[in-house]
Amino acid sequence: MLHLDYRDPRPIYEQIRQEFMRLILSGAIAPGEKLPSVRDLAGTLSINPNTIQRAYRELEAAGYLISVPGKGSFAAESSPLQAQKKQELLAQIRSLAREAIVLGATRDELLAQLDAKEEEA
Amino acid sequence: MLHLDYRDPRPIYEQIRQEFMRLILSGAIAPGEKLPSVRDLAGTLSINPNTIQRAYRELEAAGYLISVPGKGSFAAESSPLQAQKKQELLAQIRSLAREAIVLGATRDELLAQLDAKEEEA
Amino acid sequence: MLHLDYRDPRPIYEQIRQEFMRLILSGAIAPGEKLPSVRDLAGTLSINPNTIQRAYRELEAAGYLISVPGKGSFAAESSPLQAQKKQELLAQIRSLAREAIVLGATRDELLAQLDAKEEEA
Amino acid sequence: MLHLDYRDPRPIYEQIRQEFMRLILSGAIAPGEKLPSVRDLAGTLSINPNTIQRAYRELEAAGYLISVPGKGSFAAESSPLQAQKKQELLAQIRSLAREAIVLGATRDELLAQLDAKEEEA
DNA sequence: GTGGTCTAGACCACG
DNA sequence: GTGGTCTAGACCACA
Repeated sequence: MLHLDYRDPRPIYEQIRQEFMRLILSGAIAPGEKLPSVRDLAGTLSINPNTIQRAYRELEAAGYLISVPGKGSFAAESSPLQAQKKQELLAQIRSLAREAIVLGATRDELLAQLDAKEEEA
Repeated sequence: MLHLDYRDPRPIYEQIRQEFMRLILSGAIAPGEKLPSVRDLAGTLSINPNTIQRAYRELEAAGYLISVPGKGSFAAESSPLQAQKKQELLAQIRSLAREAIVLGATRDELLAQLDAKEEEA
Repeated sequence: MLHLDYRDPRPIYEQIRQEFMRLILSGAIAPGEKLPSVRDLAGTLSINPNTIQRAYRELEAAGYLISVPGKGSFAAESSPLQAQKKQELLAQIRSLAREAIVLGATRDELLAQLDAKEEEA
Repeated sequence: MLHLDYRDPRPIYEQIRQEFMRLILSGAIAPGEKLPSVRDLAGTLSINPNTIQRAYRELEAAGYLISVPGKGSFAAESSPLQAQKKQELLAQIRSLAREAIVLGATRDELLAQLDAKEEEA
């Protein structure tokens, strides 16, 4: 179900976090749906429960899921739609880019951030 | 030149550090300008050289000045606050861009944000 | 009563789950009202009882219904969304209150926030 | 310097986080000042470096400090003043309390959150 | 040296 | 069983 890439420069917990964020925002995981337990998912992916825990903790801090001790973790009710969230992110990038330009950032420096995904591994 | 207040709860080295930070950020001390030597300043202020040393050490760690052994200490070339802030902004942009890409944003969409200057709110 | 779409990428159990969630939240299914039995609904919709079972299981985990072995499944007494949301708010208040206390807020200051109703913006 | 209480129901990392937050907001730790390294502090407090790391990570996420790999952790430039931050928190509490009341929370329930500091240990 | 990630495994409180 | 905290210790990249 979840796909991990150990050659990916992103930490494991980050890959998991983004994957779940995508699944929840896209609706593939419905609001209120139970997510795999920390231990189960750790077993399935053959990684340490702490790593799952960290991904879940950050998802909870960001409002994407709710963890209930003793019961499990559930996708949050009414998370923003994927398209909405994407537009939000783009708007924030636009705003930050303007600020950076004021502080002397060049267009090349800005472009470098966009490409800094796989090349700088 | 430097104003110390012994009733101030902040330690002396901290007052010195903040004072120099303020002077450098405001431009009162120009980029590259030589700062008073540790011993000179200690004599002028009638305090222990170690106190000055600590203030200088933290200023260097934070990038406000550069110490050259045998030559002295110099205000950093570009205002570190500005440079630091710019780097922070770039890092945030990088992070947000990655998130947006996970949510399906194209490179073109991202580029559009960088070019959006003043035309649109 | 329930509308299933086999072209929908969401699994059937998920469609059922969301449909019931919607019905319960909207009040179309009243608190305490009996839901169709797993076997009845499976027959009506011509699908596998396990599929219904899973939808009901997740609805119960999320607090939308209560299954009483031998009697059936019933919509939860109070809208779980409302109750859940209220609990979330209380938890946030608790957390913020602790932070405020760390920063020196007095109990009286906190109490003042609770009593501030509509008088002040 | 930092004081830990193992009878305190708050997790260790939380005590550390709040303590540093208080020190930074009060100005006791000045903007830009270097904080003790993860390993040093762990040694001093006789706890695991991971626990310090978590506290620092959350402080960085909240904007109170900046961690620079290879260099150290530094208090953020220009953090909000303690009084400002406290007022912010109080305003948020007021806002959340109103919402909770709309959802049926009683005054007693709200009060319980304020007292839920030491008594429910 | 620094911060950061990850593993392995223990323990707790809650249901 | 669940999530959550903490320890001990390894490894990495960076400077």
